[in-house]
Amino acid sequence: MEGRMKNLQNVPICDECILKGHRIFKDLTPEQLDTVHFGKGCSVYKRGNIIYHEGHRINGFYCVQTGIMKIYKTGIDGKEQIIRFAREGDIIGFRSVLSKELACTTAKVIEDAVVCFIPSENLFQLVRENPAFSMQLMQLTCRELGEANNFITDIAQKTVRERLAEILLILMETFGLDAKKVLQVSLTREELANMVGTATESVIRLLSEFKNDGIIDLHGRKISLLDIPALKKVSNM
Amino acid sequence: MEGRMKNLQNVPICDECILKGHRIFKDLTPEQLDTVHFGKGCSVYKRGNIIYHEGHRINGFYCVQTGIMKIYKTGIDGKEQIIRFAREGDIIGFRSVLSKELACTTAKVIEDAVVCFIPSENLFQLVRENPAFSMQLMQLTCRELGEANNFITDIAQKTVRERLAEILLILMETFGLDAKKVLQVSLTREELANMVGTATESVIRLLSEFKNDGIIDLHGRKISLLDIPALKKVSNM
DNA sequence: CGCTAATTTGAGTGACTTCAAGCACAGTGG
DNA sequence: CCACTGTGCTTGAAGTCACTCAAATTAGCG
Repeated sequence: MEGRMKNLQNVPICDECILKGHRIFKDLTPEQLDTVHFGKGCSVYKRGNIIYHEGHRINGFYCVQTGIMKIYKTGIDGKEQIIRFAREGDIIGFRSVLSKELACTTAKVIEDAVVCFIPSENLFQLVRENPAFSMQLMQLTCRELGEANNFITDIAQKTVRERLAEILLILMETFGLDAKKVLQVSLTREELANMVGTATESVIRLLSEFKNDGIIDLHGRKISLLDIPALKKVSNM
Repeated sequence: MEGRMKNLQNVPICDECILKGHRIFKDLTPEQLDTVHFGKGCSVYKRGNIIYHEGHRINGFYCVQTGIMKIYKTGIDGKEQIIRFAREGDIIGFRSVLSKELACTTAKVIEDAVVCFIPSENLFQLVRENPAFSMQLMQLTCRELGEANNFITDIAQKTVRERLAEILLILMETFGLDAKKVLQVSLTREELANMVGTATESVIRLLSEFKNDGIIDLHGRKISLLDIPALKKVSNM
């Protein structure tokens, strides 16, 4: 009863979510949308909260309403490797659900978030009933796979300097800049390092260099991308 | 007419392929199997031949009957980054078909191969008609995505030495050993380097070291994995 | 044809350089 | 005050370059 109340209360927000959500849900019939609505549950997560844990079974996937989270794997000595970020409209955790494996990544909140949970059973039902939806989902995973392949090539062949420049550009793509060209996401130097696949100190030094070269500007965690063509050049794209 | 003859002629072989092929086709109805049979075309490729080319549009996917090919991306200065290998029973090229993007990798034959081509239209039709098939396909891509994530973490965090040891173990998983513990795939040092993401010379030096340590044995391109537990230890798994 | 000669390709070594990791420590600011 | 940022210094891993050697291909040519 309590649960139902909660769901009802959240429907208006999630309505938006489902409509925007990666256009993944755009091919659902009204009835199918209702099923998703009825089955889901929304939760609020604070910075630092973990949505799902590497190595655990997850029995559904998540649709991000608001907030930002990092999706990472834990490698040697517990060092995080950030695979990607998720933000408004992204869906996370579906890889493990579909492949019926344990979660191979952890999702941790970086900026306070509202996230919907949709049980596996509903996902499987949609796949069974709606080929257009399956197609959307496949396209999503295939695009992610393509990006993963790019990332592998970059990390294997580029220098740390090139990769850092590239990551800054990717973050720009994902989170955008404000009027003052400030990246609209706040990451620690360590988190940047865990994306680039390098040491925190290296990130700090290279960011300083970029700043000295007038390519970026730094104010704490606020990074302004002043000269994007120069960044592209450094990133060797 | 010529085409039909060719297909008929190849049906017996492909029958096998479709039955074995990653169990991807296991949920097809007899009629659907027939459609695939009728639409496909088989070709023989020699070592060095390219099956599809990075950046090109491909209008179908491939099912490997026999032979081995490397799937790679071209990075800085034309340096190859091998993403994975494909062998008997694997399907390749479907990522680009499903995501409707250009091919992001190249597939080049390492050992003479027989490969079937199945047009996109047939693939899309199967996705439309057969949810169980869609599910299989999704599971395949999701598993690949999981592996890609692992690879990213390894390449970002492990040393070249650790990665080389790991790659040898992965090659063992994929291609097996013979009675004399010889890896059943023949790669140049450069190809090994392009998997590990390092310089050819580094691979040569490290292989010598492994040999001196009694972990492996070398006879040209034949690599014997003498001490697998030791390899696992070096690979830091 | 058949049999060298010439060229290419891959494996391997050594010397040198450089990038980036690691450590220690000093600010700094929420 | 503790996590985060920043700096200097050192060391080591791995990349680069230059070269040799062996095997495999291809060309040349009587």
